Amino acid sequence: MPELPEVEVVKRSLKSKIQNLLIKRVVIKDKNLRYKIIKEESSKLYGLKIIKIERRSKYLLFFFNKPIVMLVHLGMTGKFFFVNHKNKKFKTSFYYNLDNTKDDKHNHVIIYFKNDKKLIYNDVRKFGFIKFLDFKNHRENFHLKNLGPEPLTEKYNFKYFKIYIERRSRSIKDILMDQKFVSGLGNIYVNEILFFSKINPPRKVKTLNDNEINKIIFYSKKILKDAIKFGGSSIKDFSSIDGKQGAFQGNFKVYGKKGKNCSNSDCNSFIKKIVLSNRASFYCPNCQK
DNA sequence: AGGCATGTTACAGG
DNA sequence: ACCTGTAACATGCC
Repeated sequence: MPELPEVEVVKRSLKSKIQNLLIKRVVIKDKNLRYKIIKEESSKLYGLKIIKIERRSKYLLFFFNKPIVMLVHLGMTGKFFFVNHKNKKFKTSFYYNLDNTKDDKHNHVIIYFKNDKKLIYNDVRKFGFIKFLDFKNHRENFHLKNLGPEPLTEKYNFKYFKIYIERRSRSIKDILMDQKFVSGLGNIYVNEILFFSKINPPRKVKTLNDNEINKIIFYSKKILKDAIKFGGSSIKDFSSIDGKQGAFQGNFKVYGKKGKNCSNSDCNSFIKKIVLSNRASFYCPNCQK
């Protein structure tokens, strides 16, 4: 589920629910996520208050009233559920139907708060992780250290782009997916960005002209901002009647649209699917050159 | 049964 | 030391 817009929506939702709550205890039901969760480290959170939550790329950082940082990555299927004292479940991300109880077996970590509310980390495929870092040098952690600029900041601009691709031989799709170049984009949004920019995904970056570079930057920012506005994308749970899940998947032009008509009104082509660097790539052979 | 899935990274080779 | 491509991780769905 989670690329930058989804993680941003999760962050905002978490903020409104758990900021300033006091932690009573942490229960680890399955420590075998992508990295083993160390129980002694998680128990350092007892009695602490969550004072701030940040997003960097697709990572979430939780800060406390002690110099500890909880670093979370949702992987492919990680999500948070918030449960209040009346045992009512609330989604902190809007991506999955919580009434599906078979999901409960993938609840891996539960944070209990003083007022009997709790936060559940659930992850079907367990590609996500939770780590505890020292505040002092948490920015130097290898997950965070080599991340490229945030796409929604001024640092992701024409000059940066141009210099970075100078000596590279890779495809534009590959480069946009590379978190060292720009951090937070994933397969879905890169496909969409290249459609709007009218660029064929396997195009080598060296062949891009200035106008095309500017279009890619512009649409990167536009699509991410729009997706955040729509509450992110939910591609797994189309049938849910809950109106609160992310809605941006309704705006997809190419992702998952193999064989469908190109959405440009003056085009009669069909969307194609190819595999690039082990990932599905969707594009219109007529519009994307 | 086999292929595919929103992500990251260890590794091998240039 | 840097750049690039491939495979692997765990689980469920079509």
